[in-house]
Amino acid sequence: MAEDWTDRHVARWRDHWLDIGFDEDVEGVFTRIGRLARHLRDAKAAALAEVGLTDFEYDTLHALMIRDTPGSASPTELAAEVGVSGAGMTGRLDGLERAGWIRRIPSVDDRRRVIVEVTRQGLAIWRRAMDIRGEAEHALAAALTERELATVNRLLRKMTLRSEAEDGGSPGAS
Amino acid sequence: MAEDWTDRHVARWRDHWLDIGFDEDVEGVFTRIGRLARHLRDAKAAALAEVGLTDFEYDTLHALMIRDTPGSASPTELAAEVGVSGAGMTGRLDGLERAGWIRRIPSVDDRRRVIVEVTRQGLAIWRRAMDIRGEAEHALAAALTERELATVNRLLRKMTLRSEAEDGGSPGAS
DNA sequence: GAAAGGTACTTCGCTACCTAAGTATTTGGC
DNA sequence: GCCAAATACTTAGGTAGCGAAGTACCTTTC
Repeated sequence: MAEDWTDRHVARWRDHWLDIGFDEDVEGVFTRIGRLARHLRDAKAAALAEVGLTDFEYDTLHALMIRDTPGSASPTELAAEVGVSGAGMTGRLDGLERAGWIRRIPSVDDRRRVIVEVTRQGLAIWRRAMDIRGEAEHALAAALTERELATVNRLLRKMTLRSEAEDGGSPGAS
Repeated sequence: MAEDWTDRHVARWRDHWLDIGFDEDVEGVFTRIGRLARHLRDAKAAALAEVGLTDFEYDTLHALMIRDTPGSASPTELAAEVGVSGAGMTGRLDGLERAGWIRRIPSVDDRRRVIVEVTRQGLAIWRRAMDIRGEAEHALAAALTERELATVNRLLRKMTLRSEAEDGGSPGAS
């Protein structure tokens, strides 16, 4: 097996910082998770640019569409789901509304509330983004056999369960 | 095995978006990688705050220390290693210099260059951060046996190798 | 039924970041 | 040896994000 950036990183560590001491598999796993996350973010941003969406616009639309009530949510719910502050979500929705991909509708039941609804155009661009999305994921996933992929998935679940237990609730994003 | 956020996410998908179609293991693996990366970032930021460092200050000092020439680098090299722009690195170094953790020394060989050097205080706070760092990592890693951890590490390497081949060079960070 | 407190969203001031342009210096071609 | 191009870093202008304060509304309590 060829060596990747992380192998070189760990080797350098071993040479220069022997006295600090660390577990090579722990360091390796989390360094690689960080680097994969970065790669996916960059690859996704490049792919989305083709249909005219930024990464965070896509994430926001996506959060709106993958809910139990697809295409409709409150700003607060969306903020929690994508993991930004309420103020941050206001900014995102401003942009999406200006672009015509969502609508803000005042709630009649509770006039403090606002209902965010995807528009026809918003749905269309999301579907288009969905079609090209996952290419980067599949390109990377193809490095593993189906069996290996299932194994990684199972073992990562063990860690996410642990992390979600630590966090308490389920402050989530895709 | 209990279900995590990602399982619920995938299940919701299955219900509402049958027509789009996706591979559950691919979706699961990359959703979990993203969520683990987010958890680690947040946990690390919380831990670092205890010693008085922000996440990006730590990353910059860390990049400076894990090089082949620990404690000394050029701004451009550091920028490439942590994955920010040159301008971004200028801003980070301004802050670190103001705090007294690094020094900028004009190069005599090439007067366009600047040499960034860690100070005694910078080294001290980095060592302190190192001592508390990794707690979140080990807490999550403890969800797996040593054998499982080694397996995940090996399979993730397959994917990072693929991703680095796509990127071409090795534009790296820890 | 009015005051007190909680909730939902937005506005404001600030920070980190990016791209692009600017400054200073070195390198390469003729 | 001199001008053009490349390189290294900084400055300038703009964007997305955060926390905290602000506004409007609902709910509870007495």
